Amino acid sequence: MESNQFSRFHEVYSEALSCYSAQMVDRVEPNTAFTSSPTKAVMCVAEETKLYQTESNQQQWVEVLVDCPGIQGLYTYYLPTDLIVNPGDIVSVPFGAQIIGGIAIRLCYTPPVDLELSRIRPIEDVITSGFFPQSYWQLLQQIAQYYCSDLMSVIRVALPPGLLGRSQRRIRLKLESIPPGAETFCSVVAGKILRLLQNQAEGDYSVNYLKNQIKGAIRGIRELNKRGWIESYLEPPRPIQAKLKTAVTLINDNFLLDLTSRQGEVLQILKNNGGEIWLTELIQLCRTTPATVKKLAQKGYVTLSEREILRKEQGIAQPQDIPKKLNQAQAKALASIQNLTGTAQILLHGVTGSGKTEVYLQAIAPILAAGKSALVLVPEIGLTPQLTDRFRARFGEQVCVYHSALSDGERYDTWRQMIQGEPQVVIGTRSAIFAPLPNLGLIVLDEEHDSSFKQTSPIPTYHARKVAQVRSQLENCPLILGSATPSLESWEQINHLPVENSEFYYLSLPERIQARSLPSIEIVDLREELNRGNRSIFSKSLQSALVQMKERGQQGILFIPRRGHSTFVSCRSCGYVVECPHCDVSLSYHYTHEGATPLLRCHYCNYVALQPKQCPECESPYLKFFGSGTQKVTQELNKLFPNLKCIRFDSDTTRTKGAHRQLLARFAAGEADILVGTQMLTKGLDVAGVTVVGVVAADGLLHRSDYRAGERAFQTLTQVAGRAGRGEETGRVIIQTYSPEHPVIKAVQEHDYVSFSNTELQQRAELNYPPYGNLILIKFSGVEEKQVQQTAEIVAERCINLLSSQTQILGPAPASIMRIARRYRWQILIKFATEEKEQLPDLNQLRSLCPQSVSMVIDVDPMNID
DNA sequence: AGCACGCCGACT
DNA sequence: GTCGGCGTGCTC
Repeated sequence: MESNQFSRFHEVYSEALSCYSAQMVDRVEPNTAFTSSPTKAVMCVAEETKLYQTESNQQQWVEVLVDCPGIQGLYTYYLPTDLIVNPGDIVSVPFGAQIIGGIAIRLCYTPPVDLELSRIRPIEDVITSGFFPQSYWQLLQQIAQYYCSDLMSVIRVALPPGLLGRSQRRIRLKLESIPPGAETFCSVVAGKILRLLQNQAEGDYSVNYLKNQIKGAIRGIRELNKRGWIESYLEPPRPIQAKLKTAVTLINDNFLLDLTSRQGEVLQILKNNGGEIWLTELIQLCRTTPATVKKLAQKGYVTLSEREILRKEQGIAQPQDIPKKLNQAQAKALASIQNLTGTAQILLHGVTGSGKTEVYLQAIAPILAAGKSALVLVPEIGLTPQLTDRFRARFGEQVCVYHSALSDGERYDTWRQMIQGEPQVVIGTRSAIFAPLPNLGLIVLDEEHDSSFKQTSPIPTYHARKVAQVRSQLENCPLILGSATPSLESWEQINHLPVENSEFYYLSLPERIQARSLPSIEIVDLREELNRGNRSIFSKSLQSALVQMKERGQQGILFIPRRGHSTFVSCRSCGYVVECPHCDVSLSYHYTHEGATPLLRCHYCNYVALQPKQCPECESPYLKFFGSGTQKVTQELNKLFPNLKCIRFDSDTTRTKGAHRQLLARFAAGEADILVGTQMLTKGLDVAGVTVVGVVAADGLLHRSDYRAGERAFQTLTQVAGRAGRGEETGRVIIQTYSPEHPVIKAVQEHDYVSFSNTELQQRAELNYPPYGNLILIKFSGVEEKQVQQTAEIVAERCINLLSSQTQILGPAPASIMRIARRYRWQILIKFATEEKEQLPDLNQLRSLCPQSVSMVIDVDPMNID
C-alpha cells in the first residue's frame, strides 16, 4: 500500500515555506527581471512596511507574474481573507475577461500608489503552494537572463503543461428556445454551428474548437447568440486533478457479534492483508460490494479515505540486475567520479559500446544510497527504451521518466512526486533539466553532443547542457557529459582551459567492453561504382555484405541521412521541381501503399498535394522522383533481395505511441534482417545481432552551408557506425559517398575524433565561430515580405548603436529557406567574443521595434544559422 | 491570448 | 443611416 502521499506533499510544502518567504523577497530585484513592472511601488516597500505596521500588519496585496504572452511585469491583486499566499505560489487570477495562472512574487502591505483601489481584483485561488527551492528560483532567473527571455517563459518550460490554467469561452445550446427547423431560417455558418452543437451530447463546445472547425465561426456564434438559441459562458480553468482512490483501513479488530458472517469475512481478509487495502481490491478479493464495506465503516470497524495516487508511466517489469564488472578504464572513470565533491564538470569520452551506461549506473547507486537524487538526460526518450529498461532493472521503482510524450496527468503526477524529495533517478529529455528535484546529487547528460538538447522554438531557446552547467553550480553537484563524439564546446572547455581550473575533468573510455573491436569502416566511391556500370543505389560491396550477413543469420542497419536529401519530384524534360506553395522548398514524395495515388508532402508545413499527372510547366508526362528516402530504399531492397525482411524506421512508421519500442523489440527479436531508417537510428540502439551498417549516401550530411555541418556529419556517421559489432561478431560498416576524400569521411573511417576536432576547431577559431566566439541569431518572420525586411533593417540599425564596435553584426539577410508556411523569414547574426557576453545590453528591448505583424525570436547560441 | 473599443466600406 | 469587417491596446 502506498503511503498517504497527499498529506506528505503538504508537509513538505509547509516545511519549505517556513524558510522560504524571506529568501524569496530578497531575491526579487526590481531592476533585473521585472524592469517594466507597472507597480512602481516595489522599490519602497521596505520603508512603507514600518509606516503601516501599526495600522495593519496584514500583507493583503500580492504582486503576481501573470502567464500571458506578451505581458511582462507584475500585477497587483488583493488577498481574500480566506486565502494564504506565499511568494512562489502558483495562483490563479482574473485578468481581463479571463482567469489565468500566475506566480505570486511578493506580498505587500500597501497597494501601489498609482493604481485606483477599485481596479484591484482578488486572487482567485492558490493552485500549488511553495515548491520552488531557493536554488531553483535562481536557476530560472539566470536562464531567463542568459537566453534574453522573460521569466514567465522559462517558468512555462519548467512547469508541467496545464498547471498554469487558463479559462476558456464556451457556448452551449439553449434547447428550450430553439424553434423547430431552426437551421433553415438562419445563415449557413450559423446552421453549421447549430448542427455541430446538436450532434454533441451536451450541446456544448469551446469557441476555439468551433473557430478551428468552421471558417467565420465568430459571425455565426454572434448570430445564434442574438437569436437567443445559445448562451456563452466562461469556463474557469480546471486545474489538473490529482487522481484519487479510496483506501479501506481497519481501525477496530475487536470483531463483535453485530457482524454478519459476510462482514466478518471481509474484515478478516482485510486484516490478513495488513489492515489497509484499496477499496477496489478489497471488493475484488472478497467478491463483495461497496455497500458492504460502507456498512462496516458505519459500524466503526473501518475508515474509508481518499488517497492520491500517482499516474506514472510503468515500464515493463525488469528482472533485477546487479552491477556488472567494470573494465580498467570504466573502473578508473568511476573512481574519479566518486571522488568528486561539490560542483564539477566531467567529460566522459567513451567510444560507442564502451559501457558508459554502466558507469552512470554505478555512479548513481551511491548517490541514491546517500538519500539524494540523480537526473539523467537523454536525447529522445522514445528512442531509447533500452536505456530506461536498464535503469529500471537496476533501480526499480526509484526510476521515473519525464518527457513530453507523457500525458498531462502523468507529467503532473511525476512532477509532484519529484518535489517530495525521495531519492530517485529521473530520466528525461531536454525539459527534464528543470525537474524540481530538491536534493540533487548528480546530473548526467548522455550523448551530450546531440542537437535535440537545444530548443529552437518557442523561447527560451535554451540548451539543456547550459542549463545543466548552471544547475550543477547552484546545486553544488557534479555534471557528467557523456559522448562518443563530444561537442566541440565541451572538448574545447576541457582541452584549452587553464590547468589550475580543476572544475573540469576529462575521462576516457577508449575501448569497447569485453575487448570487442570497433567496426571496420569501408568507404565506397559512388562515382566509381557508376563508372563500373552499377546503377543500383547499393554498391557491390554493400550488396555482398548484405548477402553474407543473411547467410550467417546476422542483422543489419541501413541509414539514410534524410534531411537535405529527401525525395523531390522533378520533370525530366524541363527540370521543373514541384514546390510547396507556402514554403520555399520542394515537396517530398510519399509512397503510401501499392496502387495508391502518390502524395507529395511538405516537410516544413505539412502541405499535401497529389502528384500532378504532367509537368505544370511544359506538360511533359515524365515526372520522376529523385533522392532516396526510406521508402525508396526499402522498395529497392525488396526488389534486389526479396528474401531479406526489413523494417522501416522513420517518422512515418513511428508516429504512434510505443511504436519505437515495438519496432525495436521486433528487430531485436530477430523478426527482420534489416532496419531501414533515418537519424532516429543513430541513438542508443544496441542490438547484438547487428554486424552490418550501411550508409546509403553520406553526401546529404556533408555538403551544407551551416558551419556546424562538418561536426554534425562526423557525429552522425560515427554514431551510426557504432551500432555495428556490439555482440560477439565484429562489425562491418560501409559508407557510400560521392566525396570519399572529404576530411570528415576520412576521420570517421579512422575513428579519429582528436584529429577531426583539431582541424575543425582551427577553422572555427579563424572565423571566430563557437566555441571561440558566441552567436546570437535574431529571427524575424511575417506574412508581409516588405514589413519583415524593414523590421530586420531597423533592428539591425539599432543593434549597431547598441552594441560595442567589437561586436560583429551580420545581416540582415533573408534566411536560406526564405519562406515557411507563408511567412517570410529574415535574420540578423550577432557574433562576439565570449568575454563580451557580460556587457551585452538587454536585447529584449529590441522587441519594441517590431510591429505586431512581425514576430521576433532571439536565439542565443543557435545550432543552425542557415 | 481574449476582448474591448474604434474607425472605414457594403448594405437596408 | 446602420451593420459588421478587423486593426490597435489593455488587462492589476
